[in-house]
Amino acid sequence: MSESLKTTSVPQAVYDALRESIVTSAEAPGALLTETAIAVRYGVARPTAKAALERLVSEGLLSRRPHHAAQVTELSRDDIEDLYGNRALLEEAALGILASDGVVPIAALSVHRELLEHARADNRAALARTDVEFHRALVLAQHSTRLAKMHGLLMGEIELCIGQVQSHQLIRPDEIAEQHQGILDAVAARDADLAARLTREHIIYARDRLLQKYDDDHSEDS
Amino acid sequence: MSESLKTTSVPQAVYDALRESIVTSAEAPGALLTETAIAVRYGVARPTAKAALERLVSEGLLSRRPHHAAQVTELSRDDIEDLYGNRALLEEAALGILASDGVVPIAALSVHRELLEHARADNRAALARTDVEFHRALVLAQHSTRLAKMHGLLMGEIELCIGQVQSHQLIRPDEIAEQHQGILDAVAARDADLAARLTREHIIYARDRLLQKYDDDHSEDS
DNA sequence: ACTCGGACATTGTCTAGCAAGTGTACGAGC
DNA sequence: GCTCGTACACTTGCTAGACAATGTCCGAGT
Repeated sequence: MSESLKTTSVPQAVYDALRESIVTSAEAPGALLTETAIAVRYGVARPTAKAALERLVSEGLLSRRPHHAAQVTELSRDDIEDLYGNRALLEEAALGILASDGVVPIAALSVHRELLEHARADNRAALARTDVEFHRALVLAQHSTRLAKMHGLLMGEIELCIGQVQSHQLIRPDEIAEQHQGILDAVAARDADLAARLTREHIIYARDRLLQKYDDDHSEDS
Repeated sequence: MSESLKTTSVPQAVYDALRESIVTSAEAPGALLTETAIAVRYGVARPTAKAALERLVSEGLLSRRPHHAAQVTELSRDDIEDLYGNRALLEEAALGILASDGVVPIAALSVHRELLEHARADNRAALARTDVEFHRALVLAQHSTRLAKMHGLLMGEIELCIGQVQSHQLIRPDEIAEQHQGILDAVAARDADLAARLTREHIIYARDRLLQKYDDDHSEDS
């Protein structure tokens, strides 16, 4: 008790824990989450649980109808295309500006090194997480509050998406690392067009991997 | 009491009312809004007021530090540039896709007609409101859930921005209407590049008007 | 087999209250 | 007169409990 130095706020902690168990698919898509259930699970009052749920709803990770329990959203094929299409738009623009400004995304560099570690260890789950973090770092380097906010909105659902379709199973770590390196090089060379193009291609590549796995999973039961 | 037929939920109503009074600058930028003050103003319980405030915070219309009253965000010059830059990115992309798909944004057409009415009547306040609605309708026509969500996020702050800088005072209604017509024509002609270009120019035009007014207002007191 | 009614689950909203953090103003000491 | 510290007022953070409104489902009666 006297050990913990600075726990974040209670709703924040509930939100974090809940979010984690959702994106890792510990909560199956479609699973029902009632306010009281969350409240007792984390030992908080119902309004607190409610706040966390509402936040997740507003981010698209949960959905709910007025007098019903919230449930983990199930992403459709169209959702995946929508998410990655918009993501490509945002990151392409961000990288283009970054490169033309000649800004070196320092934070992204260290994340990139961490990613290389995971690639070498062939730790696919950690790699998927670090990959997301890398892209977040890139966008943050552009110092646009709204761009970062919008991108964060997308990445939340994309993490869910990666968790639901267990896409990291068929990711080739060396390819990811190579593509990231290419983007960083283009930024360093201040080649805006190249950086933008490589970014879009990288995202489309990830999307196609995801869709491929999605289709495989869904061809069985049709 | 027995008259009102179908009020939306209470927090929703509070949110709507509060949002309206913020974007119209009825609440001055920087004004302090305590939970209890909102609660008594609208005759609701404090948790209800709290929910409305938190929602406005998450949309960027209010800002707050942990144990302090929320206050109406004051947008800086950089904020305006950030907002309009990102808005241009989103709408440019949306219109490009709309045009290349040859989708006629039906809802936008009727809003455009309404806008023409206001332009003829030289009702600048209504025109500014309808202008925002027109752009929302355009983006909605593209049927991308995430794009609409992100755009909505931006437009909330942009409405605030328009309210704070009373920019409609120096808007030329005929120019706005003309630019909108040009965009609609380009979409009808399925000219994606033109539609995208005109959209960006239109938004940059609006931004520059805003910045001009902003600079005028701030040159006095420096 | 169909409709209707009622029990149950869940959220919506309120009241009440205590704990904790933050700023301010006032007074004591130098 | 100035500075520092303390106490107070204000506000939010979070909890507990209660009741109403609403949606769902199942069973009874026709």
